[in-house]
Amino acid sequence: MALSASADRDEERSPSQTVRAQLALRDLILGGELRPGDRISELPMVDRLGVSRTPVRLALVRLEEEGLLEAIPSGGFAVRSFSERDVFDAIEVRGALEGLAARLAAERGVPADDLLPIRDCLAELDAVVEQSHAGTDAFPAYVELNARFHRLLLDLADSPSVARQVERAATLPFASPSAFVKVQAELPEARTVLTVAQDHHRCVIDAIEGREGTRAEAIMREHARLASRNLRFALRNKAAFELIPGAALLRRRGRT
Amino acid sequence: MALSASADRDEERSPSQTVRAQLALRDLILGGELRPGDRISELPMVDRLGVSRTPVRLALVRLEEEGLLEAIPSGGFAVRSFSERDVFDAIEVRGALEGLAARLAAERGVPADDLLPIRDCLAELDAVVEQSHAGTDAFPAYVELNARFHRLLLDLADSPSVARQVERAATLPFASPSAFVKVQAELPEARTVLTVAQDHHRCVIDAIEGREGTRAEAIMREHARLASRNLRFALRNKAAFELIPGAALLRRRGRT
DNA sequence: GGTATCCATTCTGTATACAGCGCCTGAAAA
DNA sequence: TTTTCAGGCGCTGTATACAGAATGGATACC
Repeated sequence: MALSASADRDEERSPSQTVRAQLALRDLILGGELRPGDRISELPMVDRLGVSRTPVRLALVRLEEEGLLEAIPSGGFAVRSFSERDVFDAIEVRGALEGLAARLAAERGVPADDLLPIRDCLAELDAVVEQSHAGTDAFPAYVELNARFHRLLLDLADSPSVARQVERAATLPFASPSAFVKVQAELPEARTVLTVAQDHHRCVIDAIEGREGTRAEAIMREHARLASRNLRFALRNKAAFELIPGAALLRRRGRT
Repeated sequence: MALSASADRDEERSPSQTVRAQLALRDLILGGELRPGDRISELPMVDRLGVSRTPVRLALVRLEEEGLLEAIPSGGFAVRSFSERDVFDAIEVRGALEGLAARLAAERGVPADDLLPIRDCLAELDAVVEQSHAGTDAFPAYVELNARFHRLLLDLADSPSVARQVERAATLPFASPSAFVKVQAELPEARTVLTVAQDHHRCVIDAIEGREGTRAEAIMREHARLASRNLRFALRNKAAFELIPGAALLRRRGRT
């Protein structure tokens, strides 16, 4: 969901060929069918996607801006690869920007009514976390609600400039707020992390309501670091590693 | 300089038609010949730029990602307009990201040798600031050196993920580190600001060398706020306002 | 006089054709 | 056996043609 945020406005009506190509290519890349370093030639993609070169090319340009592809100096595009550090840093960037959003919301103040939707979301999350502790597989619901929470938080900042940058930062699949939820489920301390994450959610809203900017910012940064912790676990656990969205793009230490 | 950072890699050899179109369009927009809200039709641009529709279209897509254009729901693109808040927030975003870069550099540590280039740059800036106090018009040199300093600072963080986001944030002309230098020159307290800015430069390097992450981050944030101050001045001073890069894109309070 | 409707113009999205460049392969010579 | 050169293939960048849709203006009706 959060992955396609940047394209959402385009796909509302009838998905144009360009958007179709963009989504299809993204799936091919994230699914690992196109491996990091692979050059993506347009003509083969024409056959594979069933659209002409023009939309394919447009999609490639967009995916480059999105960060999944890199331009080859002699022309064309190749699938990018990411180091472990790249992923850690991307998470840190998202944390910094979400922290900024939370701080701005807190410092500038939010009308009480505007907090209602996110408080609803928080309550729903509470319920899901409860279910989860009861053993039910509530993760799909959690992912959805978590994504919504982060979106609503952005709304509170009411800042297009900040929102834009956060969205850009979260386009990379493993930098999205929900990227490591699946990994998290595999953790021995899964319940703890879930509880802590939800407490972050609660506290950041309290901080915003109380206009505590520094606190709001610190919480969101720490919140992002939960993802880093999950990442660290996933790097040491083969099964968990495969649960990272876009795992195919990551090169583990030692390989080029 | 910093403005074309994202396109630099493409323009190295012989500027392709697409790059040519992108640069030309950017100039038209920033120069105010294409006004905010204006739809940019492709065919007129074909005549105006002397290239065919394909490169024009590619350039439009890139300029949208860059933030200068917005997609029209029914198709095509229009020149974006920015509120005062948008500009403040864009500056704040850059500050947050440059702060992150500085903090990471400090926390992770930088080999002593890697500090040499930026210390050189700092010394050159010292000289220019000195000249400027002596009355010489040193602003072109200052702009160049200032841009270089900020680039070198990014290098210290040695983080592609962070660098990428900072560059993206700085694509908007008024969010670039050097955006308000010209405005600054018009300030009554121009010398003071210049002195303070240069002290920021010096202190952030010291902080990085001393691995004081929090301090390094705080300095870069405050450094960005100098731009906010300049902006505030420019909003109250017609002559200074025109010195903002991309001033044509800004809508002053009250107008749509 | 205002409003709704219809038509013509104009534009975008898409497909395709063409030229030039680069790269890779294969063969020949040292 | 290795290196170099030549040839061919594939690829990108660019231009252009075509179809469907939207927009704006003019006209007719209320």
